[in-house]
Amino acid sequence: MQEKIKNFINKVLESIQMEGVNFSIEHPEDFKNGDYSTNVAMVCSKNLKINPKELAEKIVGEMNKDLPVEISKIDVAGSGFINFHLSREFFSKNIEEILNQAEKVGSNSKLSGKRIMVEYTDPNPFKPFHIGHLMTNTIGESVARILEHSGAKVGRANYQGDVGLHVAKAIWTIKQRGFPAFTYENSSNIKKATYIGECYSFGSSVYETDPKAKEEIDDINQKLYAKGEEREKNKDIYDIYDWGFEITMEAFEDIYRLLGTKFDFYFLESLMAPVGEEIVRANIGKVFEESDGAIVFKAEKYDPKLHTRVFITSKGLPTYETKELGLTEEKFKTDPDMDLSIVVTANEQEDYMRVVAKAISLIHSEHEKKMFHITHGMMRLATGKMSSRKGNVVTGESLLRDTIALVAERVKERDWNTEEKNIVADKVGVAALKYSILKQSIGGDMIYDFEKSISLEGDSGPYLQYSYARANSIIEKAQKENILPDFETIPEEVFEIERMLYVFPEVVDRTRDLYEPHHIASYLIEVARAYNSFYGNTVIVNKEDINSSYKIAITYAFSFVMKKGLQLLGIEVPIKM
RNA sequence: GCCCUUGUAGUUCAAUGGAUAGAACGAGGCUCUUCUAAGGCCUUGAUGUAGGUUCGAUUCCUACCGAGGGCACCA
Repeated sequence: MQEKIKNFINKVLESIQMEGVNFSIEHPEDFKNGDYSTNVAMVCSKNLKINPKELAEKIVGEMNKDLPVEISKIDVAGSGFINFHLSREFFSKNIEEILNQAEKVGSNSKLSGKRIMVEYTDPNPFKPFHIGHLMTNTIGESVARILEHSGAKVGRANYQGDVGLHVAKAIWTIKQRGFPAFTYENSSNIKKATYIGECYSFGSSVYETDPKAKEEIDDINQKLYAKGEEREKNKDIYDIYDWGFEITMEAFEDIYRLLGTKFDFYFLESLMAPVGEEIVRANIGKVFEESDGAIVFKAEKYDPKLHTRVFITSKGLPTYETKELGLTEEKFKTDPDMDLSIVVTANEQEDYMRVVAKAISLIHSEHEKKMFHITHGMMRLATGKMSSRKGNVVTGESLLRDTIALVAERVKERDWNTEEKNIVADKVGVAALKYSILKQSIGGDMIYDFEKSISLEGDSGPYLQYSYARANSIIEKAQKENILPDFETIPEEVFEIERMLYVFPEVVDRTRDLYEPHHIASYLIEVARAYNSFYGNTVIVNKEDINSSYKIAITYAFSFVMKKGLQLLGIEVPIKM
């Protein structure tokens, strides 16, 4: 529709010899000012000494000669605003179109044929799944779904640090406390993983305070890199390693299932290191250079805003930067036809990723052009910084569990069986958490307040799900009374909800172009509000009402848009709640 | 010191250079013998400071103040 109006204006401008003028079309905040509007003041100040209002009136006069059916009225307001009011016919046609599109509402083919890999979440085995992982996963999954909705073929990738000091710290503690398989054999993976996470935390703190423990941990770390028969010699360590690796990876899978993510590719850090190292060594002199015994990349030579980073330490060990290099190489090997490789991380990684990207541009410029880094802020506690010393660390897993428990409490009195209650509690709990992450722009930090953040009311995920569940219940009732959606009788009045629904595809476009899921979140809140208001002010299912069928059509349209919108945020809808 | 992000109601967040800056929470009032009250309706309240660009700035530019992150052998 936006395009149509644009073309319409261009046609008119041409007829009065003003073609080539730039203008933008937007939605006024108040429907009184039309459904779309544009402003000609800019044109006037630049080109002519004509009064903007006069020009606007001239253009509108020209337009009114031949009004498209979609537009009911065009008028001039303020200093040069041209306001377009869409017609009753346009809205009912749109509702009909949404019903035809059903699940495909808002979809398009702007990225069809494009192959995109999105890497996100990246939790490390032997460490807890923390809140940051929850945030990255939520954002990454949403981005992946939005890209798919525009026709892209998306591969979901997860990159995990399977070796390193953190593993040694966990193993050291597990060794101290005895092999735990006996006591934990029968409990869930998540419980076992929690135990391992605690062992990691303990190992981290003794590493700082106890020199003897530090030595032992470093020793374990060395042995973890051993291969072949060396492994046999250190069976005690590798038994714990194999056990712990499997448990934590399985526990992550349990969390992904709950969150609704299914990864296509897993990259392990230990396998990326040799790949990256080979690239670095092959480019010494060209890209990398030696400095104080280490091999570094002096990125500031190419861009003053970048800085030097170490790729291979003076001890000959590859750093994270080198592994990242290897990872990129492997990604393009996995899918040589890839058009875009997206990585989602917290913004603390932004600067070093830029340096790595610069290095890649000198080695594989064609790869670097296809790389895109999405960064998001950190989750912070309202009560101060999270720290393991203070014991106020909230893991992503515990946060999820607590939120679901909160919802379960609320669902208790519902007259459903236990399984239904559990399904709803899971979906609503996940929605509360995901929505609280996605409702704000991803760039800034997010303040997490234990009490308030997981709201089930107001501007929240559950509010959206609730609106959907109500609409669904209306639809069921209508089916029972045999009132089907149709467009034969259409009320004169245009409901506010109709003025919201047709905008959905524009919101999807904008969200995809900017990689900013919060636009969908804000939009859905407005749509839900409009529908709830509609619901409160009219009786929808009513055999006496000749407009009932159309109101049910609106309800269907709303439910399709809400379901799809929430899906794009990675949130599932319960049919009742 | 340099680089990135950020500053909007009491609080947590919105607002593709446009019209009267939107919500939610909180506070107060009303609303279930009509379809789910996790709802609806009403009241209350904000652009860090100083300049600049513009017909028009929360948005762009400069400086200052405040917050978060990053800046060589951790990831």
